[in-house]
Amino acid sequence: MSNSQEYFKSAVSVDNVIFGFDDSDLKVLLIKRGEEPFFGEWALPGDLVYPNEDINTAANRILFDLTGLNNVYLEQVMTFGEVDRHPKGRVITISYFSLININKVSPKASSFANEISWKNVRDIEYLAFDHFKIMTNCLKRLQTNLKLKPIGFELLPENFTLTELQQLYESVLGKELDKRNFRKKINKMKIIKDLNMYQTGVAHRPARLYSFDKESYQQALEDGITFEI
Amino acid sequence: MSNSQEYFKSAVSVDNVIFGFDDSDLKVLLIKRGEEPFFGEWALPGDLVYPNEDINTAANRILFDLTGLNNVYLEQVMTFGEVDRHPKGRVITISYFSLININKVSPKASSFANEISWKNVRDIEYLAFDHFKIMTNCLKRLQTNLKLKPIGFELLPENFTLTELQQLYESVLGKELDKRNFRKKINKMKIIKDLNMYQTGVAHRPARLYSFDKESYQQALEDGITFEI
DNA sequence: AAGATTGAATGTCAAATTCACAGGAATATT
DNA sequence: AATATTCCTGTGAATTTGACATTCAATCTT
Repeated sequence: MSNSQEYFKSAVSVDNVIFGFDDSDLKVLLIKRGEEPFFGEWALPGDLVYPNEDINTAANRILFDLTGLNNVYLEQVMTFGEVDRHPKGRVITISYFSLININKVSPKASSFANEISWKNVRDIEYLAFDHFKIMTNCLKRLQTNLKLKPIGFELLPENFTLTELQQLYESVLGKELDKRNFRKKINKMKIIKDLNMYQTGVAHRPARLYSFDKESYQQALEDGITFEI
Repeated sequence: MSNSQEYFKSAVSVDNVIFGFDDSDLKVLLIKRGEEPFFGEWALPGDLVYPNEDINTAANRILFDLTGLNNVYLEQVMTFGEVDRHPKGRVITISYFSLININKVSPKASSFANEISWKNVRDIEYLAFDHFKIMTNCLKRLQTNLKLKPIGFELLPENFTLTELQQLYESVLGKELDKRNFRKKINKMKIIKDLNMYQTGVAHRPARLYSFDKESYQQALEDGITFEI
């Protein structure tokens, strides 16, 4: 690393695709930019990484600043480093996605955002910078991992019905699933707990409530059961 | 992005896990460092990204400098950005892996490497910096993708036998596979071409030679056939 | 040239999994 | 009490997976 100096002038940022699930729709938390460039355009929440901050810490910070949440599911996806991706200089950005229970959050506008809003993923057609590409990329990764790891529960309330869980899968994967077969699969891997409680106030037969059973899932893993939808 | 200046002082590097396959072993191309820090230790080939260089370009450059190869399979894996991962300053590194035909290459030592060598993946226990962690991470990604995408062929010579292909899978995945079932699977997805040629000079019945059939694979994809081993 | 050696090639059957599919049950509303 | 709505569950056919052993074609040895 001779001539170090001239290399130490890139900036590194983190952009976070925050997914939520509501009313059978997959949503993403976006901000409306309050400054140039791309003033007034919708963008992914993100920020520069502080000089003394780990990149994972930065991703968590952005999430916390926006939602007040800590300890939520967060996964690094991909780094975008085209020379000209940012109009103000060389900024390399590391993308993450996170999964949160949309009801736990009422996000507030902040210093860097005029406005903040949950948008239906399928309705988004454009974002500032290369953020649309980044979002699409993260969605693909979510789809892949949703089938291989029990991360869907992160998007649901603590207690949920099987129909809600199925709707979540259908919404993320973008296709319909057979109800009986879906339930068979979920049951076979021992990952949810029957709470012996029921929905109330619905104008039809109430559905049973379940919760994700982490211990049981760990046990299932050890027994060699592989999660797959 | 006010106060920009103080943020623009990170360095960004690229590290490349170059996989090759030989004699039924999965290997990685390592360099012995010719300078501090970690002088004399084995490390992944990598370099700082030039100020006006895309990160993918940098990854390709490193590969080319070391092997003379262009247009080989290259996949970004993960970015490592712990504050203290590099003793000389804040260096964020983006890891890639690439797959090459080991016979096409006779790597030469270069300015930044005293020595260069193919090492058996399973024999590696330590590398400079956090490179061991990076390598392990890339290996995991290779294992996942080898099952889902027809990338194994990148590691083989143009013409290969089914036994060689199977050994490759066994070597990467780290487990034995049943010969007849493996062949059934490969045959079902129409992705290889029977060349009607045979091994020569072997002291046993010669095996048929095949090559990967890109067009046929594209067709299979359109027909909804999914690659999976 | 006969026999031994080596790895190549191939098919069947049982078990497990996937897939398509329909009707009775529990609650709220009128 | 009748209606509307969603919940809940099982079976049979088709497909896939997984285990397994013999014959074939070349070289090597004697």
